[in-house]
Amino acid sequence: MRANIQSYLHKFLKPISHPPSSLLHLHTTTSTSPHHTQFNLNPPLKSQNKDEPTNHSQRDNKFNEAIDVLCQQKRLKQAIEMPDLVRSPAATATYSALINLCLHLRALKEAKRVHAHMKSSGFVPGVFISNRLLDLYCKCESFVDAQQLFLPNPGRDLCSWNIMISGYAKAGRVKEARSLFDGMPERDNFSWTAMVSGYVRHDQPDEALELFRVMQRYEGIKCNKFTVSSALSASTAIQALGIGKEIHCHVTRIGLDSDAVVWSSLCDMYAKCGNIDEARYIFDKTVDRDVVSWMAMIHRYFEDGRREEGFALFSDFLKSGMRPNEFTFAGVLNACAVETLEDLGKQVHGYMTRIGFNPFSFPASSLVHMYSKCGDIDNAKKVFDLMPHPDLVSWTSLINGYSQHGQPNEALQLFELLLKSGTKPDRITFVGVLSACTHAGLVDKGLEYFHSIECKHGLKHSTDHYACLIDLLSRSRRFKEAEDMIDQMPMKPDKFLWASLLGGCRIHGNLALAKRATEALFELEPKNAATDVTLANISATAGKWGEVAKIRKTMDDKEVVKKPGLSWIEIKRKVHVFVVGDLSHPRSKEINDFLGDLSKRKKEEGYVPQTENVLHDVEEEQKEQNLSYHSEKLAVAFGIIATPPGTAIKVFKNLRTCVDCHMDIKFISKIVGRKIIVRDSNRFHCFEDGRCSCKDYW
DNA sequence: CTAGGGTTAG
Repeated sequence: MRANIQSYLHKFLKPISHPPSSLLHLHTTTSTSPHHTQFNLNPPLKSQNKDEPTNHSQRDNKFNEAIDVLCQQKRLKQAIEMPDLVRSPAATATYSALINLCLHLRALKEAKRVHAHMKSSGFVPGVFISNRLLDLYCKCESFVDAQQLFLPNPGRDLCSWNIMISGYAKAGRVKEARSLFDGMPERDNFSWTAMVSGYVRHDQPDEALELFRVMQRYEGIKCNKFTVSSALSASTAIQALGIGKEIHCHVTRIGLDSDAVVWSSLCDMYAKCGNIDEARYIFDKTVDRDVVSWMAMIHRYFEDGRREEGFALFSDFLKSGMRPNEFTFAGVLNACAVETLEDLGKQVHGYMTRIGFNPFSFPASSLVHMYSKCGDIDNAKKVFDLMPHPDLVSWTSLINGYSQHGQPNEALQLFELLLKSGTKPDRITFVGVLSACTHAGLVDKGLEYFHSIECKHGLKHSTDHYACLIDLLSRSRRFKEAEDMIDQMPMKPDKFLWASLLGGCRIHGNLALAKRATEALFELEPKNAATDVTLANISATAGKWGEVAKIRKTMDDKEVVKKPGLSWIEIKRKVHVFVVGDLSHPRSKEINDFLGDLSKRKKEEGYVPQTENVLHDVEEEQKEQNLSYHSEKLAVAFGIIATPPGTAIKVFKNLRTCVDCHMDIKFISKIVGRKIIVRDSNRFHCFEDGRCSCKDYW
């Protein structure tokens, strides 16, 4: 059948004056849907008559039908050739189909060709067609063409104005939209809504709300579900719970509360103003919840760290019989990745397999992401290998997975494969590649990749790339080059870059440069405890105890924010969370006894801490008392006593693991003969038989 | 024909 059509179309690409009658055959054999036939056999609408004043030169109907068929098959290239074959104008419906297809594909050039054909064939478009074109030009942000069409002419109506306003507003040219809005002869709901939503989209919530207020005073203009949801987004954006509540009342009063989107905006407003439970209340009351409302609600729980409720709701969602879509899986898997809930992720994976999900679709890349994030690089690779054409996200996730998992060489090999596959890497891919070089200590290779970003791949260096490079250089003590780079870079260094430099200074005890980095950091984020703590550490290592005391004092003075260190471990589908010195766990006593025993054995084996006088709180997590254990050690200890001998332990931490714990866990892995995996905020550490995969280089 | 909510890689 397909070959048949092809050959028919082939004939059509040659200019011919009389299309073969076989075209009718083509039409009837391809139109399986009743919709299709209806579209073509319908008599022209009234407005279409107006559009076709040149009836005498009307071309053969079969031509129009052929174009319509091509349009329905979304074969724009062939469809667009057709009108040029005949000088007479096409039918209005045919032009409309062509423009629709161009609009769908955002094909500006082709649309212009259609437009040109209309002009040259003497077709005078009615307001319907010219508005469609106008919409297309606006959506393609081709405002010069749009303006030309829009210029004062008898064919423009209120709708044309609205299209222009909405076009400018969507493109972020809110001022132009507003001046049209102010100058228009009459306004309807569309005009107001386009303007309000334009302000919301482009970060001007105050203007949006102001206009919304003005609108209420106009007779004859009633706000509808569109204006209301935009106004709700505006109050959400400025966290104005009060205004949001007012709109909520208004919605109930005027009876707009039967629309899924209005409800969804309401939920969003309450949630983003810090009231998730109220959002849930509204969610429960929503009558026709669609997939979007479900996912938004589920997502809110995850964002707020309420993972149990998030997954409970997800399970309700599945039970409700609602058809999950691609976003559903992507969203939940992403939550599993963020929360490192591998078991649940696997369940979702199983579910996807049962309902026969498409490995081409993007949830497959969410699976790769989830497995990589959970440290299950083998499964990540398995899913990846099943994908016929892995997309950039999958490549990048896997490259990063390998890089963070202490297998930088695999990461780099994978990157070379990516290049061979013809996929174009982007900014983020290179972050993974550069950090792989850092983890592997491949400085020169990293420099080479860094330069290739601009030279070979035609991408611009971003601050992230510079931060990676500074990380790479300063960790290998190449401070001079790092400083030169910072002085030469075309943009302002960001906090990640300075923090990388500071980290390098800590490793190599470079106090002078550390001061430069901390000064810059104090300016960028004055209240981050990590900066002070690191500087204190470097000073302590250098024996400058006076400096240390000073730093301690300034920390007290400016009330720095300490991010609490958390470690967690998933055992039998339950997540156990620990903080420093945590005594709240039911098996707390056993955990502490275990760690106490361990210290004794450490001493017996002649283990001497290398950093006797150094402050141990390298990163944000501070040692509250000398006797308390850091969260990662508690979680590891619990893992060991709660699982049978030989089981691998997997612990996650929200901050970077400290030097002391790192050393202790190496020791633990040797004594108990277990594989211990700790994922900190930076990377994975795989401890086995007294060694760590990061080779102490992190 | 013109308008609104959630969108996966560091």
